[in-house]
Amino acid sequence: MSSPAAPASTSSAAPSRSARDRILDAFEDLLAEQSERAATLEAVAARAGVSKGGLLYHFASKDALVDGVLERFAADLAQDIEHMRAAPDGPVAYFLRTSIPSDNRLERVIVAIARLAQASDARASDALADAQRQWLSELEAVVGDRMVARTIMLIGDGMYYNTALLPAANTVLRDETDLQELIGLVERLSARD
Amino acid sequence: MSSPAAPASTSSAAPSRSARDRILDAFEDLLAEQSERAATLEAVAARAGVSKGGLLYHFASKDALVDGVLERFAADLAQDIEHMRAAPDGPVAYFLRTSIPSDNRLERVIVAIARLAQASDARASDALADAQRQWLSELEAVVGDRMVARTIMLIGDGMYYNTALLPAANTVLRDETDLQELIGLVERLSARD
DNA sequence: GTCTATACGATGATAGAC
DNA sequence: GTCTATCATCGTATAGAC
Repeated sequence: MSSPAAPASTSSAAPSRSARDRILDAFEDLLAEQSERAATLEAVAARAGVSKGGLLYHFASKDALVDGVLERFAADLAQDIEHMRAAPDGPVAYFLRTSIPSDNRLERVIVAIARLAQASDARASDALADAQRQWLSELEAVVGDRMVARTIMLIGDGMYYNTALLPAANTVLRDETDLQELIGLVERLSARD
Repeated sequence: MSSPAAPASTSSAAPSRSARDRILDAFEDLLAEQSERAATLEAVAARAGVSKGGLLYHFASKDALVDGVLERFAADLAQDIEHMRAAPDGPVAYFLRTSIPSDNRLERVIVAIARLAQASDARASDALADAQRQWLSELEAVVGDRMVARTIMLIGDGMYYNTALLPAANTVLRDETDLQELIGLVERLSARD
């Protein structure tokens, strides 16, 4: 709480990204691309182009760094829920489409937070659980059936699990064709009498 | 490679479980119940009831410990595939049923290995990818359709993901009723004309 | 605001006694 | 086979210069 005021904490691209944002970016990158262990203060500082001391000016501790990531995630998530609601092909297709491995910001943050969760960070686990609740709630609103909604969410979870844990080569869904086929399958689930 | 000969490396319950097995159990427990970071040599030794030096007699390094876990996993997995084939209600139901959070040996090892995979251990990632290939192969053999098989596997993956990452309270499927309903849903997927 | 230097604890691993 | 030192390394955090 003694860190300097954040520039509204949004992830808008400032002309020259603030040191604060660069540090959070670096932390997320190291978490997502490598591991929780690799994301040491020194490594984060180096990647962000500041010294360890410089980093610790902006974030007084590693915990503060985690809080920073979690704050940005909350904003990203809110935006994603908006997009989900407004998606032209509907929330279900949107959800599945965005669960597929790609390299957008949201996916990177989620993988980063998943790494923190596995490293016993209760805040990270809670944030993931909360995100899941929000997605599930949207899905339930459109598909009607509770179990079908849960099944769709499990499929999305499975895709993230694979992204986060397995060698990149091991992708279950590869292209747009696979995705369309999956969406077709899932819609059949919803088509209950 | 300089560690003493393993007693056939199977997980059979010796009259008094060998020190070697107790150490591997302790390592898996700490990984699965806590985190990769919590599974230090000292913590593993304490849980297994030996000293750090005693542990290092059986496993010359932490890497050797990982190898030990991976070896036992290979055996457990082979057994699971057998059970899957012989399951009275069929491989699909078996797969979904055993993907649900419980506390059997196999699940514990998988969560343990998932933690190692997230900690950048390539051997662990490879082992998980290999297990997935084996399960998928069994599923494809019975459901016929490639994408349906993959979808079923993603559902199973999603359940594991939730077990490994989220607070225990956040279970998507709670009881036998949920499971039956899910199996029903999935069977509808397979029922293609 | 950012840097260097340093204290301090924890962890993986070695050496050698019993 | 198992134990008790002991060591080197690394990671977090503090203090204080610029």
